[in-house]
Amino acid sequence: MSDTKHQTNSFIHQIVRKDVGDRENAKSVVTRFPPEPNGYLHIGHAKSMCLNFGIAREFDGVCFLRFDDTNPCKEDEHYVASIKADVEWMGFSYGNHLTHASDYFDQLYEWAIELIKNGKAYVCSLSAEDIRASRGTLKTAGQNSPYRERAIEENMDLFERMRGGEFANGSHVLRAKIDMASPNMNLRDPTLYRIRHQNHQNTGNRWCVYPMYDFTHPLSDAIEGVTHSLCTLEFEDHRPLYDWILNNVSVPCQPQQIEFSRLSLDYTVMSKRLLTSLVENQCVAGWDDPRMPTLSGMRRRGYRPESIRTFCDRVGITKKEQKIELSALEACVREDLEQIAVRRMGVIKPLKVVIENYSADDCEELTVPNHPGNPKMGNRIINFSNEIWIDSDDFMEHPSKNFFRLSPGREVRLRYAYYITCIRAIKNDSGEITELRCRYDPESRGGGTKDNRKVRGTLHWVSAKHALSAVVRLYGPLFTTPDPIGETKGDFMKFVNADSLKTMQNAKLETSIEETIIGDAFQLERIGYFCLDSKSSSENLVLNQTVALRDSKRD
RNA sequence: UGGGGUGUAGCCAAGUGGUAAGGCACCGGAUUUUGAUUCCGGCAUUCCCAGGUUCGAAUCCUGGCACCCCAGCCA
Repeated sequence: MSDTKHQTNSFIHQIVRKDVGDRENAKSVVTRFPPEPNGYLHIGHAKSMCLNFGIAREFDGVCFLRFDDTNPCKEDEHYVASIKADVEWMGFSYGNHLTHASDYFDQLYEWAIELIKNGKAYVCSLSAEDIRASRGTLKTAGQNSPYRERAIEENMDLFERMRGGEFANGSHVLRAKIDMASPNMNLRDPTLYRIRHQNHQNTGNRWCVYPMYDFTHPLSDAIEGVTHSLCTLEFEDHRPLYDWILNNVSVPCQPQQIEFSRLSLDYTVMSKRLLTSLVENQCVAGWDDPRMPTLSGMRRRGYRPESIRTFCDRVGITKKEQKIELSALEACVREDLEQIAVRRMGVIKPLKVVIENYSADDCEELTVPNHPGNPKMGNRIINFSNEIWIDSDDFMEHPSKNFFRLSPGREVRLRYAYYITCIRAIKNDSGEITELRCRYDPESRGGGTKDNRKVRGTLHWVSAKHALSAVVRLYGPLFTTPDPIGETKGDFMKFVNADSLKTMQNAKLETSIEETIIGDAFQLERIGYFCLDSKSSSENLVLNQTVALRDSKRD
């Protein structure tokens, strides 16, 4: 992990550097990555992970992985497992710094009592609707709750009975006593605890009152000794409340909250709610569908954590909203795979080619490099025979001006094999080309000739009698518009791209793909980078296209 | 004049009073047995706008404008 060179100079890094440098005995840096276990992690979370774990590493501190599990109605153990797997896959280690907000429920409860005893919190018995109605609006002050001046003893009694399970959901809440006229809505006596008769994935049935995020987060940070609590911009308005909690409870230290902007990517959505609806409406096959911006989806698609880290590093950390073009991500993926992916040949839309002057009884083995730019990656053997497949896109009966692949009368090179010249195209009754008849030049074995004559096009190919059959999945953007939220004013389903998955049922691959392990990246030359799908098997080969090669063809 | 933020190229982003880094994208050109890769070159007389301060302003001041967030017993 040495690919963080842009992020290291973000405004947050500068703050941290200054804070650490200012101290005589430089206090160590502590950060935390606090996902709520109510969904899968996506690339926006990756940005936060890179920041939090990256800062900890750079300043020789620690980063906690803390599950922010304060709402048992939405959370599930199943998500905890997937989040841990994703964090580890990204290459970040939390060691024994794996915690839950729910680990601190006892301490939090005590601190709530401390607030009550100091007259800074009260039990409010208004209904949710009445609380909303009395909160005021953005431009007008709210009204004090009639329960605001309850006696401390009464508050203590009620709160203990709330915890004891005497009351129904929604009948009472604990509120901070701050200022119902504050221009900051978060300070208008925010709710601290609510009653939820609900089993919790971590604490079981021990509790029926659960603390709110605004109460839990600063205190969990303080308990863990977090020095820099890094969160996204929408929490900026919460910072005064974050600080109020820390200033009014006897905490061991004073963490500092700093906000940065969320990441968004063109042609996709990043909110858990919208991703969930894509899954539920079966627009995709699941959270790990390779079209999803989730880490599990990207992993299944063949992205490696290296590229995601490079990407996060390149976009940087700022307070300006990021709307990143897909090409920026894809460039990172290609850059990574270009180095490490072995080369193979495969044909996605097969067109039969019969080489008339090559004996049908003959067959030869050609030794070819796994990576033409890196001899250390070794060689493999491919088979050549008189019948081969080429991609139908590589033939044009009436070539356009810039087309320099195969067409009648033209000579091209079969990569690593021979030069062939097309004699004629055979068509079926409906006029579709079904087969090409060609002749090869025996002098061109390996793909070159002594006379050094120029051959403009080089084609990938697969020997028909040796080919493996496979299903190849090609992926396009999930949406037809770069900004499905902004553009559609809510009805983003209308812009789901019906063509985002193209399944090529009859692909032909060279046999060495059989040795490929699921998850291993390879390049199908002239097409793109691929990997075997997690559900692929040797009887039923399924390839996922990770990303296409750049293509500057101008036909 | 509710409050809180943000404006540097098509998309990101450095820049912190001394004369606009870098990446992606795009456009040229070289090399190439992948129309890939690689390599070279081009791409903001100007930083949301208008005034002001200064020898000098993207950076400081004043006044505008645009966009984002906030009225969960969600996080």
